[in-house]
Amino acid sequence: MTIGSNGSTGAQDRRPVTMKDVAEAAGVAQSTVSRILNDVAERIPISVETRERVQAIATQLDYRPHPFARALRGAPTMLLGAVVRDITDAFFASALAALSNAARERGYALVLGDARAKAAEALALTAVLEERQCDAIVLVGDLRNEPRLVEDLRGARIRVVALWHGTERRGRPFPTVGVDNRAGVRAAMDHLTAIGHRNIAFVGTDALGDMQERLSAYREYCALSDLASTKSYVRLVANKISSGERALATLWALSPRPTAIVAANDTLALGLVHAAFEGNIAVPDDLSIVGFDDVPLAAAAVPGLTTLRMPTAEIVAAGVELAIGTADWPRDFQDLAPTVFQPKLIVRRSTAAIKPKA
Amino acid sequence: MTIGSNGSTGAQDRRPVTMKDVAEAAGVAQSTVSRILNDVAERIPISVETRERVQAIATQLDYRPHPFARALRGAPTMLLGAVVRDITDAFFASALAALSNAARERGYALVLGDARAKAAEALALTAVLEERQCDAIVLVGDLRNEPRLVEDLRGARIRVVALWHGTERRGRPFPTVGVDNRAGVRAAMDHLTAIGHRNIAFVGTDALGDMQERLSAYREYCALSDLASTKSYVRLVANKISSGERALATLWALSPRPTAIVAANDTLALGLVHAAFEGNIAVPDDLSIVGFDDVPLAAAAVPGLTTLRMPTAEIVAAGVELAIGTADWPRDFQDLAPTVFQPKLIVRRSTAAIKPKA
DNA sequence: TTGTATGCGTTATCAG
DNA sequence: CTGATAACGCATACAA
Repeated sequence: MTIGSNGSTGAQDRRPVTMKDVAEAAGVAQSTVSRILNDVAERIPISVETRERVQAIATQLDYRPHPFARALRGAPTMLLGAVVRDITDAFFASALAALSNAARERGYALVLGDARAKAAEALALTAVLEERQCDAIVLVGDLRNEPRLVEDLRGARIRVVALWHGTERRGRPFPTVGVDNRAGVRAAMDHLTAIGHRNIAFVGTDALGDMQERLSAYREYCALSDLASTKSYVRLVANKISSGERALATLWALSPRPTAIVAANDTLALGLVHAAFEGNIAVPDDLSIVGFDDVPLAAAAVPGLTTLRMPTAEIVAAGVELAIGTADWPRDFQDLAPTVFQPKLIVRRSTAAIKPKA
Repeated sequence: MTIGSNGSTGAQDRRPVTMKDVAEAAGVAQSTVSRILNDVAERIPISVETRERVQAIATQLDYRPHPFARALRGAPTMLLGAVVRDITDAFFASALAALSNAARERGYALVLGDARAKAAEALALTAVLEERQCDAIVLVGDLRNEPRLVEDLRGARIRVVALWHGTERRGRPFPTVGVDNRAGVRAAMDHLTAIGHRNIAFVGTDALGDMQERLSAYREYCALSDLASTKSYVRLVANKISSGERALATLWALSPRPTAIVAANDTLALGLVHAAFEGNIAVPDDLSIVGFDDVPLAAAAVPGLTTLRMPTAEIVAAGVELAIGTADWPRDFQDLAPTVFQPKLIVRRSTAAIKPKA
């Protein structure tokens, strides 16, 4: 047991051990302790004797550096801010996990801000945007519906990187890393048309960025491939599992009914699968469903969900590299192309060839 | 547009505005600025004229206090550490969301540590346990499988609270808030036996704490109610969705087959539901399945999962109150009763009355 | 090889 | 009413 711990109940009133304490205990100057503990010995020679004595005392006293004091002197805080669009969404939760890992690999810890919090607008300025606590900020998910947050962040003194903010080139306030939504939707549509579907509906949300791009990719595809009227086959709903019910009901009332649905993400797709089950619509026999993201539970859905696997690891890695990496920060990224990674279609059992007309 | 922002690309090289800057611009002493901006005016009178002038200049310059400098002077950091057992698990992800909200309501931001990270053992000391960054630490999920982390945290200078660490009274290193696992399992078993099940299996993980308690609650219930042999009906697997497959296969090979399974959590339960689907076992007709947690996607499973709803909001609120609330910190909590909240059985379509013998 | 002094941005304690 | 000045814990330029 070290001297610093008493082994019983945590005593949160003990005073932290400072360099000064170590210095006094060792009978040297505080600066000497600093040099030894920071291994500046390469440049400034230190007698082996004092070095070892100081090191021993430091460990014995369980000395730990005070990060804030270092930060005050200009050292990086090793804190990476993360503002997540909606942490309750399964996809963002897994993205956050990936981000946390990527950050930690570089010795960074994540400071969380949830954009969906009630007072996000007001608190953006205080808690989360106290930028000086962080070395950089990563935005996860499209946050353009939080205008004040974006406005405050643009022109921040630290780097701000946006992940999954859509991929259009112009007018982006931050460097962006994302997924090729068009390619993803095309892959889904190719898959469905290849197995005979012609009446393909789309269920999305009214959010911007990725969601918007997936919708327009769907529309383009329909126009190009001369598929059934895209207008009445589109449903924009709230991004909740329970949204599937109403969307499916109104879609199913159409004539001709869609034989397949492309959902803008897995949350919606799983909601549709569940709604189909509740409505006695067989998936995939009566209706094929494709999602987007490949959240962890997509594989375990009943039936397993055909979806587009998000290259989460790559996107997060690129984002972290931009945020806290050594590469130069782009001077002007307003018209810089976003970094884009490719999704991959994972075919499971929620899609099947269209049944021959009975 | 304020003076401080240039409106084009974020310039992360600009120097932050300090009190000194404000003071110079206002032609007063820096200490005066501090007093005015901190509203110490109640006690120390300040001329209205300078007050207004300083305040105007401060806003004009977009001055923001430097939290680290304040922390250095003993102010709280307004940072709450959170170490999550496994952030990729859907339940812990939602718990984290709740924790984040509860913290922010008190003006706190969350600093994340994921116990599953590769180097958790080593990094526990550095990144996460740099306790001085946080005012308190909340442990989410049982972390006793990280002995070094727990060891470092016990006897910490700051408050450490454990959530979902099981509820046994003795030998807990931290104050604990959790769920009544026994009551939950009893409710599940009561439900199943009430609709005729006698051969009830249990699928859990080999983790400690809650998982352990749910298993022993199952065993006790079986013994008390004289249900079928509990020994061969128990499967302990890794906490992954894919674990369901093997667990179900071996369970299904038994004679007599179980007619129902209680899973220790929803991840396992959903894995079982999916495995049953793949194995052409009808849920609930051939097999009833009960989960534990009521993760967001449980309601959208096919069929909807009968499960025990975790009182997440209450547990998190109690934990945050303990960690950063105003109440006294228990001097010795080694034998103090944990705070326990009740789960609630949510009956959906994954359970049904046992079929009369064909 | 080591000690002294300074400053990072704040707040608090003195004087004036 | 306000202005110097000393800390907070650390890193470093400068002295010795």
